[in-house]
Amino acid sequence: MRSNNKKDQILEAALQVVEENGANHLTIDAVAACAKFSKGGVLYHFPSKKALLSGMLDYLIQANEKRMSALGDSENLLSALLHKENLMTPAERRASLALLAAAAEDPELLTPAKDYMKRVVDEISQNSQQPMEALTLFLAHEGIRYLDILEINPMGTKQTREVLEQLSQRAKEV
Amino acid sequence: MRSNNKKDQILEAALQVVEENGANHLTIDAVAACAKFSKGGVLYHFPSKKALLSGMLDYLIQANEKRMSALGDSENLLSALLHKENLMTPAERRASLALLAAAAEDPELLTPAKDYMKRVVDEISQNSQQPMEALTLFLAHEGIRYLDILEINPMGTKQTREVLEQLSQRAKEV
DNA sequence: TTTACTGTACCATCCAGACGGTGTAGTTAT
DNA sequence: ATAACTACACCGTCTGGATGGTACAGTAAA
Repeated sequence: MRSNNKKDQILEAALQVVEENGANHLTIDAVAACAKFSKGGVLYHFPSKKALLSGMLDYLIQANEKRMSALGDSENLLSALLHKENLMTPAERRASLALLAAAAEDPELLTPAKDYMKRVVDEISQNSQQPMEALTLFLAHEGIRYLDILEINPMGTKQTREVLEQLSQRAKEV
Repeated sequence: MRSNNKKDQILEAALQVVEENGANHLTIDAVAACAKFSKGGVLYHFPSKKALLSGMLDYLIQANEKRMSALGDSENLLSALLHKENLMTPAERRASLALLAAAAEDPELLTPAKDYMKRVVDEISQNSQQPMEALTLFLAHEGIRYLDILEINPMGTKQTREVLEQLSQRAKEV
């Protein structure tokens, strides 16, 4: 799994580029420079820009699934998502930028993300006595996530934490 | 305000381009072709691409404010935002794409959007007896909005409507 | 006359992807 | 043992096309 390491290096670099320069300044050259690869080296691992974006999205989805399974499955999915230990780390916030980058390049790339969202929403709906309430909590969490990704979250860190904490509490009762 | 009409024509074309091709295929040439202007004509109204993106964001913010003030101010802001007559039309969904386009090009362009969000959140918090609940409802609405923008909303139209309706009902009691 | 464009031509830069080459570890043939 | 060969991982350059922006001459309406 050495190759995974190298690939991850490149993906991390790509996310950094997006974070620093915006999604449509994500170029293979910039990624190569940031990952200290040559352009050819990046293209060796990801044979096209779309493959790179695709890889970034997979990275995001896998990171999310890892987070959730790490929390143990005694609780339901919603609780896992909203668990306070489960707050989006800076690294994971950055990973979410893959969504932006993919949407900017070609909306079709988001298909895997859509499938993933569907699985999550279905599971949340089915594992709850109050599906509406559960969905609302999930959606509120998504709202915060996107505001953070776009860096237009007007709530300070403290207020954001309070809201997340409250969502988490309520998630235990649905 | 003829010029406004023409400008709006260009902005609508820009949004259409983003919708159809993704945010980083938003080019001045593409906008001109779509709006049936010459490239020079587009650059006459918006002297640079950043100016165009800036204009798109203003357009989005103004559209939002127009929607809300049109609902009368007897109700509070949150109710106005979630009012069922106030569901995001396709046009307004498209307008929200300005956010994506601006984020893709240069995150700094989002500053006005951030300010706007701050005004909205402050007003919602202050005009409610249950600020937390009000915020949650607002955030859930934002969650749906972003899922729709990215076209990864896994809920069907019907389910989405049900959720929005429920948010709207609850908004009346906070 | 000014405003609001059109149309053409042009330039400098950026960028994806192709391509040929390099080093190196391992494998096979002799 | 060693020469020949192969596969992998990667480098660095090149090219053709896209793109943002400029310049300018002309047109049509108010």
